[in-house]
Amino acid sequence: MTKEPRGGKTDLQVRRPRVQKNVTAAIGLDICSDRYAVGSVLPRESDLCEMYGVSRTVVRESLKILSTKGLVHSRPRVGTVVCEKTDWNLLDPQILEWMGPRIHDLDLFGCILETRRTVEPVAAAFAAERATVQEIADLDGAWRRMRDAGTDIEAFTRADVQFHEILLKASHNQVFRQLSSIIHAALIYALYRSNEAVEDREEALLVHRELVEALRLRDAEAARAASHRTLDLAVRDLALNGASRGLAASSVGAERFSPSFRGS
Amino acid sequence: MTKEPRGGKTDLQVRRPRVQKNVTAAIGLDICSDRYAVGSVLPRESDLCEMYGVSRTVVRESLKILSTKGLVHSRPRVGTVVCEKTDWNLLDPQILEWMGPRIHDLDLFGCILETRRTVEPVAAAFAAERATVQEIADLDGAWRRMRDAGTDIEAFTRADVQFHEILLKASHNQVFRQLSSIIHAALIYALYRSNEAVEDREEALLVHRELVEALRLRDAEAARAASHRTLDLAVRDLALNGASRGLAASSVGAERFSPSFRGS
DNA sequence: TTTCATTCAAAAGTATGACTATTTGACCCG
DNA sequence: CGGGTCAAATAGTCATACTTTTGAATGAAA
Repeated sequence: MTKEPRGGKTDLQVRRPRVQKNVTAAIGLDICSDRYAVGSVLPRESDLCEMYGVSRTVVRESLKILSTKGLVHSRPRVGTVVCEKTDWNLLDPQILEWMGPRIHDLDLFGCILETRRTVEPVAAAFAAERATVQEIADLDGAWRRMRDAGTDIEAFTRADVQFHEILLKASHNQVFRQLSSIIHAALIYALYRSNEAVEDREEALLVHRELVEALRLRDAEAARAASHRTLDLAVRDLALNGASRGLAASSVGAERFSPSFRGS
Repeated sequence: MTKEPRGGKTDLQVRRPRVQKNVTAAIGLDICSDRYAVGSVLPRESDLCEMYGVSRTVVRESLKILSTKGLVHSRPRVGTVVCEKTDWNLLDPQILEWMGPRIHDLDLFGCILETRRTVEPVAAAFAAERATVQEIADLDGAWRRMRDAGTDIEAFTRADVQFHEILLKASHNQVFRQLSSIIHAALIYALYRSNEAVEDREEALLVHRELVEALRLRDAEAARAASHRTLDLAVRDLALNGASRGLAASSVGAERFSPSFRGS
């Protein structure tokens, strides 16, 4: 009832770093990992405050973010409940990150691949007609980075992601561009299942090159075809060695932000 | 500067209704209407509190929501700035609502149409293979509601929106399903530009019927073709009478939530 | 026993004030 | 004139108190 601003530990360590992102990610991760089941109600705000050692302000704003992403829904007297997965905003990059290898559940990975096969060839055709010279140059730059990645498979994937993001951007369709997030997620997690053989990357380089050239020649049909071949390659890779492998990507989701991390 | 919890009007009307949604919508609308320009910094939190007559808690949580939607970005000392339009989450239903007739700016309407023409025929083909009998029945129900709408063009549009949402759902591709929001927005705003002639609706009814029948026969190719015809019709309508007409949808965005609405 | 209205309590929603951390820009020193 | 330091401005965090909403328990009436 008096003041006592920091509850006894005023002596040392009175720092309050920015913890919002951590709390949000922790709760979001718990939801996307099914640690909080769909339909269940998660601890009340005051309990979450204790669990993570933060104020109610932070907890509430975190829940607000998750609510905006469609993960939870709050109501007085009842609490904050986890929404149906059909309400989740699956195009949200953070949700995809929190789901980690679990994007294979619910056939999400397959859905993403279908979407890519539907959209990317069309985007390539549009890009052939609309891309600026700068965008084509950027695309070429991404291709060079893929070529020069050598044995660094992670750098190769990073450049690959950029390649496809630039392509979507070059389609000059703002809705297509919003799909970058799922392509990003798909490629990142495909990385762990893809064939690391050099000859496969050589083939990928080849079709990507054809795509760039088609854009340069403003040949929409060639671009569409090249994009199709790109995706066929990805599908083949996945079909070849994906099914047998286990999920080796458990380390991707970043370390968990355990409750009471600010213990001392 | 003393206590005075409710600024003098403590006597009566000390109610604090749920006002967060209103504040969020007000600021969001101001941003989407370019009243706050891209790159500009909006009033600081304490000023927004005064403007809307709410506490900082509400303002902060509202800004948090807008931040999650990619509309703004907050940084200490600098304030809350409006993000580039390329960062906006254009698939967010609320943003589309706040943009209102302004979806015609930035060619967004055209982008949406392109996306529909790319995705919907594929979704229809998938639906022909995967839809449950219940989903086909629902689709048929939506079609009946279109048929029975009579002269009520709004009811017709509402049923039309439902039709296409059910179709996307029936494709059993979760990513496609996320695109419902843009179709919703497109149809709602196309409503105000579309031809109200009866014969046009008759034709629309016909092709929608063909689509339902194709699904019933599990004929993917026929479904794809019918979906294409549906969209061709929409495009033709828009091209015929859309261009000449002005934007008659100014009343759609709902009334503005003006600052200090809680004046008394 | 069933059904309806009343009351109660639990949870989120709002308000307020104080303090902290971060960052920018200006000022000062070399 | 350049670079480093300091101070002010603003979002971020904390703590507490209060209000509104709403489900459930309670009790009365049919």
